[in-house]
Amino acid sequence: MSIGISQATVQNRTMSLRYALLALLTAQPMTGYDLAKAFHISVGHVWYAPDSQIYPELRRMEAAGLVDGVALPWGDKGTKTEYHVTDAGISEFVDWMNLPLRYTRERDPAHLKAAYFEWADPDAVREQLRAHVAHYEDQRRQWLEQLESIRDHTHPIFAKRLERYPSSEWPRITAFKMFAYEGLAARAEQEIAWAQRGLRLVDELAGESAAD
Amino acid sequence: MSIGISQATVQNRTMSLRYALLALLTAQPMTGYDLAKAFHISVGHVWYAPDSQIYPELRRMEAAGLVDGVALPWGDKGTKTEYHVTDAGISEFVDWMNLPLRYTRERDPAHLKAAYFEWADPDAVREQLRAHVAHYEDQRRQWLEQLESIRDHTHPIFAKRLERYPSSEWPRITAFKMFAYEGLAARAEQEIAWAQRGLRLVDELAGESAAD
DNA sequence: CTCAAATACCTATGGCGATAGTTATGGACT
DNA sequence: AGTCCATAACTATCGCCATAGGTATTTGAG
Repeated sequence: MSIGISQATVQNRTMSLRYALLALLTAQPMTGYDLAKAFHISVGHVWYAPDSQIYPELRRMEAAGLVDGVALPWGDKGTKTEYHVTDAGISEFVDWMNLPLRYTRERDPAHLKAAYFEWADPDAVREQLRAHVAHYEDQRRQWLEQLESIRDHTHPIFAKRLERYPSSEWPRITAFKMFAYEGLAARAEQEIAWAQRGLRLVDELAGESAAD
Repeated sequence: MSIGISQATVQNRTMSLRYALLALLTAQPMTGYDLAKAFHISVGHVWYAPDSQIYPELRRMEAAGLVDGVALPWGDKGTKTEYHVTDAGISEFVDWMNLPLRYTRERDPAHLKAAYFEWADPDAVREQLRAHVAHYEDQRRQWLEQLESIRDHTHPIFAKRLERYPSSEWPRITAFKMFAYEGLAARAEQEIAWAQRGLRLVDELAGESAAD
């Protein structure tokens, strides 16, 4: 019995939304709306979720005792709910962080299509490969931006998080976050290179059939 | 109006299961069971789907006129349904092949966790990174195997598919398929390299804090 | 020749996710 | 004072996907 394991280890799927929310809430208490916003400028780059999933998940998490919902007045008669992580929430998060991931099977529309490109017009293939390049160039740019703002601690939510730690811990925390984003940037570069190889391939094949 | 577009361009999500099935059925008519098997040794490497999705999707596709279901006797009283692509099915598939993809937002549990690795024990981090390496080494191996069997035309389903084309077309078809799998193999290598960088990072950080 | 195991075929249920809403508040401009 | 519009908070619906079954047929071992 080396590591304490919570009883709720059922964990059907990855359930990553839950842990992404917990991760954000360890920085500071937030309302559902704040979380949705924070998502988009932070974890959202690594795990996207729309509001419509965040609100119900927060309620489920409250039912599970992972967060406390505090009703705050909003306007004259309305209320909004601000969520605070509980100790149980922290411990669930730490458990998840220490448990290995379950890898899910590959499911990649872009490569699926590529495997059947002989069915498409060469021009349509080119267009799709160029779109692939454009998409991952955009991703790459975003990730590099994140990387910069993490490196120099101008990232608002990340800065907030660091405040809760002694500055001796900062390099460690910063290093891991940069590591994650570097991996994503490298992946984007790989995808760009792949699509560009594809563009050359289409040209070659067009050349050959023209030479027939 | 350069490209004929079918009226059913609603296409909520990627709907890739449908097109993966059509792709397989363009090689030969099959039953749901055959398709499930074919899936695992062919498209399955690029788009996984369990039987429980394949059967209902086939029925939906039949309702949409993309495939014809032919009831064949199975045993004494049973029947099984063999599906054949219709012309409408082919044209739907070609349309999809010619249309650009809609890219979905990033959602990656491994990188999500990596961004918060400061919450986990260094040993747990190492274990997870090693699992990441192992997982992608396995994937890489599988993809390289596919690549080989496509290159030398020993892949059973792929060989069947080639039979329907004049041999002058073979290089083109083979090239695209190899291109797709090469991309996946390259991605796997990228992931392996990333996780190994992570392992070095954990060692460095452990060294620093030990030196404190 | 019969029984178990493997193969073939198919279904049910429930969670997660995406799109698209709805209702409420605070300010800005006229 | 009224009406826009942006912000904030939250809900509904529907399709995909995964886990987990369930029933029929063939094979083959004893």
